[in-house]
Parts: sequence; structure tokens; C-alpha cells
Amino acid sequence: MGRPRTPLLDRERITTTALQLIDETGDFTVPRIARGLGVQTGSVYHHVDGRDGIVELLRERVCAAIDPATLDLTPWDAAMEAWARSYRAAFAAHPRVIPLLMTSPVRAPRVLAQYERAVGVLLAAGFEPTTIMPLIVALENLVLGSALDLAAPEAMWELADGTPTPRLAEALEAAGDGRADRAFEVGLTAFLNHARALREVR
Amino acid sequence: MGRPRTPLLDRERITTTALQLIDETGDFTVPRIARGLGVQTGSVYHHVDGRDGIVELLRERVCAAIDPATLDLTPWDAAMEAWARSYRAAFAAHPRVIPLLMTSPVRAPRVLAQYERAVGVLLAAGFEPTTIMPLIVALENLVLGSALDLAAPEAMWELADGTPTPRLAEALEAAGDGRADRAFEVGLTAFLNHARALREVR
DNA sequence: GCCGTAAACCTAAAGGCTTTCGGTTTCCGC
DNA sequence: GCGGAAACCGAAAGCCTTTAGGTTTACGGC
Repeated sequence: MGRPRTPLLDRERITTTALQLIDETGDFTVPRIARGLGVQTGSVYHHVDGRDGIVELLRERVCAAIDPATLDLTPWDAAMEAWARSYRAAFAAHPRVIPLLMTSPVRAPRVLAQYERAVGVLLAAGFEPTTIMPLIVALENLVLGSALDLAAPEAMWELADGTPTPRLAEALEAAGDGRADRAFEVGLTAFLNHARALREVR
Repeated sequence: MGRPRTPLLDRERITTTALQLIDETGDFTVPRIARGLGVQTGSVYHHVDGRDGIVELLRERVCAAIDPATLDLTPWDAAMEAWARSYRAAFAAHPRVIPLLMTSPVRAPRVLAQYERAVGVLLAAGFEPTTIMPLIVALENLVLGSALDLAAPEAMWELADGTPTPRLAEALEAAGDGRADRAFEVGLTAFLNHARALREVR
């Protein structure tokens, strides 16, 4: 008992354990994190700002996998496309964290910085200021929605056994495993085409 | 004590109370529903299949406001556009339920029936079966994302006081109150244009 | 080298939530 | 009239979040 000679906890280990729990079970809990690290529940609170603080750490961790260099590409539409793909890949690696992140506002500075740069790209491309956030929000919805669908397909529709929805069942069948990928491609193409058109009109 | 002369509970009242709690606080709890209805916590479980059952009732309640007649419109793109707008309006009335619904699969038969009909519309329009679900998923992401943004704007970005993200702040400012509406219009136009193009290619 | 302070962990506990179970009263079909 | 089902209460188990105080270790100043 008392302070250990070498620390058992830090934000890194807490975040890693939380992410592991989410990947496996879809949720996390402070007692489970503590158990995973061989520590009492209360100890975790010495390193983290409550449960919500852990959620924000998760956001940073997952978003760290987004390649920042994508936003340096030219022209602007290549940058946005690459950013969207990298963004999606980052979340596709841990799709089950998405529901947790969608319910709390973005506070993590590094994540906000990414959005700051995306705004800069669209500004430099000559988009009207009023249309920039709508475009980014639309892209974000596309990315997160399809990432969620990507590795949690069974979480979306639970058809009844009697299948009173034959065409829906067929459409799901026809889309197959690549459904989420196709949805992303469809949405991304639509987004880019429309954004290019919006810019021309100016 | 014992069975009351006139029932105090039913699914309708439970759903209404839950929806009220969500509109006010963003979440619901079985004990709070019970308190709202002047009843003990356990009693609620006699009418409902656990907490998840209440979530599914909420999905049905909110989706009931989607106008089914929209899917009868012709041509197909008018039907999809009207459906998307009605869909969005239904959720915009109770945006805070969206996070709850996104984490559990769609089970409600009436909601599945709506998707069944949407698939039918696209099939009749001549779309390739493999592209139908991607299109519907893309539209759904657009609708729910912008509905969530519509009445919970502050829930999305929490800028630091020092504002190390000046362009993001400006872009948010420029978009103004109509941000969610604009994002929806942008996304919807992009979706429809792309869907029309996809159909032409066939 | 010594000592005070801060850090890191533990023990304990309050308070809330979900869910289950048995008990009591009322209603309804026969 | 009666037996069973329905509807609510009371209580309890088990989990989670969060806080508070106690104990041991590390570190910096003197």
C-alpha cells in the first residue's frame, strides 16, 4: 500500500486500456479500466478528469492517426479527398468509439487544429465563408457515418425473422461486405462534385 | 397498494415521458420516468422490455412523424427529396434522441417498413441493386447528422477561450444560425445530383 | 543528510441506475 | 361466484461514477 516505487498509471495506459475495452465490448467503464491495469477504481481519477476526460483522451488518440499532411496537398479538392480518406481510416480502426464521441463536443486542441486547417484550405480555395462550415459538417457526417457502418454492420438493421421486408433484405444482401465502402465512395464523390460546382458558381 | 382501479402506466405514457426527459436533459432514466408518472421504478418494467425497449419505442414515436406519402411521389428523385426533408423534420423536433438511436440497431417494424419502401422506390427507378443501400445509408447519414447539428449546435465544437483557431471561429460565425440548414441543403443537393448521375450511367 | 510537501495508490463510502422477485390488490372470463 | 391474470408496491442485488481521507514513496531546499 501507499505510493508504488514505479507508477502503475498514466494517461497513456488509461487511454489504451479504455480503447481496448471499447474495441472488444463497445463501451468502457472506470472500474474495468482499473481492473485491467491492476489498480483500484479511485486511483484512475488521479490522472484523468472524470469519465468525460477519458472520452476526450480517446478522441485525441484516434484522431492522432489522421495524416495531417493530407491538408497540404494541392489542389484543394485533392486535399479534402485525402483528408476524408485518412479521417475515415482512423475511425474505421476503432469504429465503436464513434457513438461515444458524437455525444460530446470537440474540446481536444489537436482535433480543433485539424478543423482549423481544413477551414484554411477551403478559404484559400476561394469558397464563400458562409458555405465552409456546412461543407465540413457534411463531410464529417459522411466520414463518421460510413466508418460506423464499416465494422459494425450488424448494429444497423436487425431484420425480423419473418422478413416482412424482402426488398430491404435483398438490397442489403446485394450490397454485400463492401456496403460501407461503397456508401463512402458514393458520398465522397457526391460531396466533391458538389463542392467543385459550388466553387465554380462564385 | 395493489392494482390501481385505473391503470397508471402504458407504453404511450412511458414513451411520452421519456421523450420529454430527453428533450429537456438529453437523456432518460427509468427511475425518472417512474417519478414523472408517480409510480415506483419497478412498475415500468411490466410494460416495457427493459431500457432498450424504451429506446425502440422512442424510435417508433419519432419516426411516426415521417410522412409516408412522400415515397409515393414521382419521379423517384422527388420522392427521395421529400422523404429526406420529412425525415429530417421529424428528428429536428427531437434532436437529442439521435445519439441514443445511433447506438442500437433498427428493430421497429414500422421503421423497417419505411426503408423497405425506399428500397422499392430506387429499384423501380432502375438503380443497380448493389448501389441502393449505399445511397440510402448516405442519405440517412446526411439527415441524422444535420438534424443533430440543427438544435444542438453548441454540442459540436467547444472552442478554447484563447481561440487558437481563429479561422474556425470565423467560419462558424459566418455560417450563423442557418448552419445546419445550409449543411443539409448542400448535402441533399450533392446527394440528388450524384444519384441522378449514377442512374444515367446505367 | 534531513524534512516538508506533493504525488500515487488504497480503502471506504455515498448515491444513482438497471433489473429481478415476491407480495397485494383489482379486474375479467367462465 | 371464483380462479387466474394484470398492475403496482417494496425490497434488494449488483453495477457504475465520484469523492474523501489515509498511507507510502519521491523530490527539492536547506
